[in-house]
Amino acid sequence: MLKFSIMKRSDDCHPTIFLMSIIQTKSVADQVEEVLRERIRNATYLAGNRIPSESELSDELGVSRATVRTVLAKLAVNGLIIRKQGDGTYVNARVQEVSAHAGNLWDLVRLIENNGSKASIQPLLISEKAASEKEAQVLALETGEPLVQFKRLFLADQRPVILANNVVPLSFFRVPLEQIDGQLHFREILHQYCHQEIGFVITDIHSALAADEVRQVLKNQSALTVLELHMAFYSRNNQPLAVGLNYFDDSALRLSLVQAWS
Amino acid sequence: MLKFSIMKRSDDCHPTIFLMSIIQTKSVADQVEEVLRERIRNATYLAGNRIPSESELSDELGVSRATVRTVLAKLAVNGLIIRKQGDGTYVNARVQEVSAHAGNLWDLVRLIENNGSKASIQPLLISEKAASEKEAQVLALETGEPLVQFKRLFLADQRPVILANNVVPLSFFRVPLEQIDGQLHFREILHQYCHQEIGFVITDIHSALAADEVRQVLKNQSALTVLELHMAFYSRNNQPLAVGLNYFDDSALRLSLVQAWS
DNA sequence: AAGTGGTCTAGACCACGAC
DNA sequence: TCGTGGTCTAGACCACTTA
Repeated sequence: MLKFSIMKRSDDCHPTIFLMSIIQTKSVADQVEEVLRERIRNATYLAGNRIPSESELSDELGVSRATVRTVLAKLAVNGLIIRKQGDGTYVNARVQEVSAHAGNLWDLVRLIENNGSKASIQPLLISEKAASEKEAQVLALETGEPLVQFKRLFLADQRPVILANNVVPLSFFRVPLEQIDGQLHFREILHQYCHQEIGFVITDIHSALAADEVRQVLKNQSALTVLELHMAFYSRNNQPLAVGLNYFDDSALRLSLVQAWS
Repeated sequence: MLKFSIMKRSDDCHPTIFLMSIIQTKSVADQVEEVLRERIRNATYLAGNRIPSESELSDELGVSRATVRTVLAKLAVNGLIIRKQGDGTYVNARVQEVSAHAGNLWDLVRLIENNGSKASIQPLLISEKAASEKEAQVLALETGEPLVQFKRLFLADQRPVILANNVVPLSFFRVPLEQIDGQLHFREILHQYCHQEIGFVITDIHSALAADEVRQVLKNQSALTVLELHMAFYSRNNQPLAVGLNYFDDSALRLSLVQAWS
């Protein structure tokens, strides 16, 4: 019913909107979000200008005002729009160029793509190793228990920007290591080969001198320092899934966050 | 009406809840959030356990299920609870010790307090200076125009952890610089002395070698590197308000983010 | 089958800003 | 005063998990 309302008006929109509502069965709210993001991207709603009111949008798109509001709230948190009580909702141009919206800090591919670059993953090493003391502690294992180590290089437009090091307990794997596709998103690796879903991630950000090995791999001659992203992945059941240590070349890629007030 | 429902049951709750609902006129959702956060904090809801269902909570607290849901959604984004369709909502113990919940990265005081330390601010310098080229660019001014510079040291339990450097155009100030209280939150400084409200902040995170001056001030003998937080403050009208350059001693204070999936 | 969270609606009232 | 976003309600239906 809701989907239908959007489809009826699909001639007003970009054709892809129409396709998506057939191919995927996205929620109404997600469809509305797509429409609004697209209108901001293609300047149907001009930067700095006021967009239609909540009631107008809910009439036009054939959804309730509550649904429109959940979408607008999400866009406001991401800083894409600015809402003013008693006045209206405005497009925020300044924010569109920003890379990480905090929600996707751990999704390195999206982070690179949000920077405006083409992301690719180059697997360097997939092999067994024994758990270090620290790894064992986070993963709730004994030191020395077997892990699978993923050493991968993330490229932005062919330029190396992040050296990622992730380890997963060997016991999670349902397939031989040889069958693993090292170019998949880490989330996909855990899903396909371990049948595990990521529930949440805790990331610690540190500054450090770049080790020689890291500098060589990142081809970073100028900068002496790198950002270290220490990540711990957990399932929705609070079970530790993986530990990540990522070396981030902040001279090649911006790590920026938007924080909207209230 | 809603407030009244909570007040009626205030004998079940911590006394402060009752007071708050009188002193401040918080929204119903905020009051519900306070109650739930308190119950998680004081282990009324045990870590790892399931909390009452949405319907039970809405009955008990006398609010609609929708209101309960908006609160639970917020807590889930912060990682404090984990929601499972068809099952229930669970308390996530792992996340409670984490410092920055992305939303308050620019609020350095809250960041320190979330780390479990007592925060204090020590003003080092408040004075006029001319805008550098870069500062002028962000603030949409001409190079050399007068700024007010705030150099301040943030302490966690008396230990220096962040050296903050903020500049604001002099033209914003309605009072002589001598009257400024350098221990206020930066948000308060802009509010009280400039009548400006922060709409959003864009923060770039970089890694850098610590300059000698910075190391001396931070009393950081061991670590050679610091995190640099480059911040740009804007009003809700998209007007640039201030530029910040903060040196963050990541060996003394964790900068960690939680990201919950979906 | 029962109970949970996920989604959406229609309508109400309020607080605020601009005119 | 009017229109905007802010808040909240009551109730509906769906998808999912568990038993």
